[in-house]
Amino acid sequence: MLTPQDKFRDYLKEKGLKFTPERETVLRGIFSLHKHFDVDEIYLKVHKKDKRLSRATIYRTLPLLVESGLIVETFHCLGKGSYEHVFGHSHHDHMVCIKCGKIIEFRNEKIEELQEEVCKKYGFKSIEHRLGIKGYCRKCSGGRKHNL
Amino acid sequence: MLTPQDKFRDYLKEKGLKFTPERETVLRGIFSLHKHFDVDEIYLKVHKKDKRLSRATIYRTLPLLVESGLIVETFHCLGKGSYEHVFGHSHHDHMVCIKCGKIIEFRNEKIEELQEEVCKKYGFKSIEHRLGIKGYCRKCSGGRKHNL
DNA sequence: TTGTAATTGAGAGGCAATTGCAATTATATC
DNA sequence: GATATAATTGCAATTGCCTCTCAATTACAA
Repeated sequence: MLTPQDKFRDYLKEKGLKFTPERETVLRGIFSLHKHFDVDEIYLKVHKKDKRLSRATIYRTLPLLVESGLIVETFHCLGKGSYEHVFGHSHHDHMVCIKCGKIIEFRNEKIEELQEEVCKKYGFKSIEHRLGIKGYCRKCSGGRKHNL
Repeated sequence: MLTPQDKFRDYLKEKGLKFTPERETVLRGIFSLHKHFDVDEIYLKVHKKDKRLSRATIYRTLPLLVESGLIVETFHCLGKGSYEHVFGHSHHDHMVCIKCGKIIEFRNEKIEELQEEVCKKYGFKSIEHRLGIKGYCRKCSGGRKHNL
């Protein structure tokens, strides 16, 4: 079974790049979290392991991880980019609760198909898509009037 | 027929805010464009009318226009937020060509329905959603291999 | 072991967006 | 109309995310 490490190493090798301890630390940090993350979360996590590892390295490593297909960018919120790892996970879309921040992941095969259909209609070659629904989760909309 | 001006004025009044010449100028600037825009485009446009109108005012006005339902934020691209006006337009989704920047708008009723279905399933009260597909438009994918 | 090209941390810098402040101005009330 | 007052403005400084530069370091191949 291919691990994220293997996959990343292969990708780097193919590109003539190096599999450095720093990059491995970042990768491990990301895959030890099991949820969406932003740069700062990773920085704090990784900083415990290696006090010298800088934010710059994280910013430089993330695009490589995206390119290698291990993580993807998700929604951009509050001025910050946000990512999630996709290795071993299949594609899905998101609902984000604008009150409590809860994230619900879902996948609807029919929607995926319809998207492809639409693309075909416009002669559009889709590479990636992102569907995000903002609103209130069950708990936050319960009973009350919402006051957006 | 209610104009954007009317709607904005009503909204401001309701909130106890003022319908200033600056706000009207920004509004006019936005509605004189018939496409997606970012803050700078509006600034340049509006600046011709009123040399003193500052970026700060635009940044302060946009959230009011969003709140009043006249415009919406769309995708966040190249580190900048992007908006479009929705007054008189119906909801639609986007395809963005990552080569030439072309934007294709589309609306698929079935996708909209399925989204609502999914929300219901999770007890989620949706307020707004955004579907963006990135890829290559007809012209940019034509013949060539794409090399993302 | 050695050469070399990639990588690193640190800090400077870029840029979108926000904010504090003193002056200005729209609106309600007289 | 005139007046009071609370919102609004432009400006400039600032914040915060992210990128870049550069000299020193390091992984990897020969």
